[in-house]
Order: sequence, then C-alpha cells, then structure tokens
Amino acid sequence: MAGRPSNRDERYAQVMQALVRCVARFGLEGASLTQIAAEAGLTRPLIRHHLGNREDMIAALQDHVLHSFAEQTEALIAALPGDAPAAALVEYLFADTTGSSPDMVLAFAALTARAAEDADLRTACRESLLGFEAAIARVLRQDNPQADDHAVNAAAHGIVALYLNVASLAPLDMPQGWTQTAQTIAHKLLEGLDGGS
Amino acid sequence: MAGRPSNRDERYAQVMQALVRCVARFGLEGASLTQIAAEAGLTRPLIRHHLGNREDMIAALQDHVLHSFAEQTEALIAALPGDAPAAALVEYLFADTTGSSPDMVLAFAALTARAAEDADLRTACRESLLGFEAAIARVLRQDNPQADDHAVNAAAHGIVALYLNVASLAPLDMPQGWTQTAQTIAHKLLEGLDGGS
DNA sequence: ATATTGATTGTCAATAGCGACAGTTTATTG
DNA sequence: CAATAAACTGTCGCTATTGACAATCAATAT
Repeated sequence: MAGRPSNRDERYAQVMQALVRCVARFGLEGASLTQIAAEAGLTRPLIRHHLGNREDMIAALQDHVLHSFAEQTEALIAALPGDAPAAALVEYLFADTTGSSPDMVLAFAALTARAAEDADLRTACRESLLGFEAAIARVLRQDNPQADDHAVNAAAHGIVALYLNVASLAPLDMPQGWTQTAQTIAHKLLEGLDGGS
Repeated sequence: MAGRPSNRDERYAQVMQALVRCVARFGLEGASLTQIAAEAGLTRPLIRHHLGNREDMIAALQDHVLHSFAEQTEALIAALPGDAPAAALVEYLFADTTGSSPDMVLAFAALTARAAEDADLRTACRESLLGFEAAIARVLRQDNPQADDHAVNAAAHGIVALYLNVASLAPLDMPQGWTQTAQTIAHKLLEGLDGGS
C-alpha cells in the first residue's frame, strides 16, 4: 500500500529552475523541451512526466515567476533592519549577488512581452509589478513618515525602474560601475524624500 | 534593357516593420515566417524573396534596430529647441505618441536577451545603449554647463532607465498616470543638476 | 517476498516550420 | 509589339519539435 517515495517537489524545483533559465535566454517559444531537459540534466520525457504538456509548463512558469516575485519581495522586506530600512533595501536590490541571477527578471520580461496577447497574463503581471512597487513604497514611508504620499510612490517607481533595468540588461555585460550608477541614483531618490514637500 | 521597376525599398521597409512588430510580440524565435508574412499582408515566399533566409532576416533586424536607434536619437537631438533642450527631451521621450509604438524597444529587448549567446550582438547592443546614454548626457550638459560630469552621466542613466522601463512594460497596459510618474521623476533628475556639486 | 507506487527510459507517429525551386504575372524599354 | 527584369505565386521535400504511449527500473510497506 505504499510505493517508491516521491521526489516530486525537488524535481519540480529542478526542472522549474532550468525552465526559467532557458526562457530567460531563448525566450518563451525559443526554449525547446530538449534544451530545458539538458539544462536540468534530465531527459525530455522525464520533464514531461513532471511538468506535463508544454502548455502546462508555461502555465506553471507563470505561477512560479509571479508567486516567487511576491514571496521574495515579502521575505526581503521582512529581513530589513529596523534602522534605515530603505537604504538597506536599495543596497540589497543592487547588490552584486553572484549567487542570485537576473534570470527571474528576464523570464518576467518574456512573460510581459506575451502579455500583449493574453489578457489574464497581462493583469497578473501588472498586479505583480504594482504589488512590488507598493511594497517598496511601504518601506519608504516607514522610513520617511512625514514625506508626501505622491513623492513616496514616485520614488518607489523610480527604484523599481532602475532595478528592472539593471536586471534585464544584465546579458549585455555593461561596463564596470554601471550598476553602481543605478544604485547611486536610487539612493538619491531616497534622499529626495527628506526635504520633499 | 530594363525590367519591372523595383519596389525593393518600400517592400523592405514594409516587411521590416512587420518583423519588428512580430518579434516585439512573440520574441525572436516565436515569430514564424507565416506570422510575419500575415502581419505584412504578404505571402511567406515573398518575404523570403525580399529578406532572404531566416538567418538573414534576424541579421537584418539587428542592423535595422540598432541603426534606427542611433538615427532616431540623432534626429531627436537635432530637433530640440535651443531653449531648455533637456526639458524638451524628457517631454518627448515620455510623450504619449500613439503614433510611435514601443515595438522598437521591445525588439531591442528581445535582441538583448539573445545577446547572452552572441558576443558580437552583445557588444553591438551595449555600444548602442551607451551611445544613447551619452547622447542624452550631451544634451544635459549643454543645458547645465556648470554641473558635475558624474552627476550628468548619472542623470542620463536614470532617464534612459525610466524610458526603457516605460517602453518595455507597455504591453502590460499600466494604469493611468504611470507614465506620467516616470516623466515626473525624469524631470526631478534634471532639477537635481541645478544645485548639484 | 511480493505487491504497489512512482521515477525513469525508449520509441514512434504527427505536426509545424523552413528552405528551395520552378513557374507566372506585371511593368518598363527599345 | 517583343524582350527583359523583377515582383509575385504554388508547391514539394526535409528537419526539428512535440505529444503520447508502453515498458522497465527502483524503493517502500505489508
């Protein structure tokens, strides 16, 4: 009444990681199942066994990217120090974490492009992005309670734009100091909240 | 000794426009020749007659996007008024020109994703982007001769990031006032150059 | 030990997309 | 009215990719 123990969750994560990476590099349609399987170190029929159809796979990718976005945002905010959380947030967003790759953001960009065709995906991506922006705005307000709401939202908008830009342009291998410049501007946006009306 | 008059240039532009649009919507590999032909209102063998192979087509796309980027930048800068050119530049970049679509930027983003695989494409895209940034920086300096070089470059960087972000997120149909916010931040970056060290 | 569950592999038919060729039409020149 | 050059169309074979099924291996509980 029991069978072989299921490694479904681990395999799922493994395949999903490969899927994200391949989509980030070759686009939604450019990523073939064989490529994904090779990236995951598995065979093609096996990834089908775990993630199902191709249609199923991109649906799963949507869920994973959007949920992961929200989760990581939440975790990041929870990990911020009580002292000057906004500055720490910016430090983290633009940190040169060689461990964390920009593949997630690139996959999100690929989904965004397809969102022009799919209304549901469009609203999902939009809400996810607005949620990210709102979360950052909350941190900024926590740090600057006296600042104008509009100014806080604008600063959050700018920080998100700078972050997405840095991540989605990562394949271009921009010159030394480029990310640094983005971070500097982000900090400047924070400083603007001090005296801002 | 003469034959049917050649409409090569017009057809080339027609097909290229369809190509840009399809790549913007479906990605580099997602855009099939049949789709492109349908978008251009032509038949599949015909677009092959004009643009050649698929490989040739993406090569032509690269040239077109990158050259068009540089040309449009040059034309834009040449058209700026002598009075407060920087402000006019920002106005133009974030104008709600329903005529000009963000397809160009989206196609550029698609090329950027592939740049991870192709070293030549990578440097080409990078140089193109840095050229755009430098051109904007020139305008800013023209308007603020006393400003610090580093500050000018940083402001240009920020404006580029905001612009690319607005364009590449266009498929998401962001809510009313979103682009406006980006424009406001861009103007704020300009103001920061006045009193900046 | 055996049954049971699930991971893993092998393989084949169907389809979509691409490349290329040959042939047809159209407009311009002499 | 030829002759020519180029746009345009129809169609075929090839390859890559996918979807699906069947079969085998592995591990655990009874």
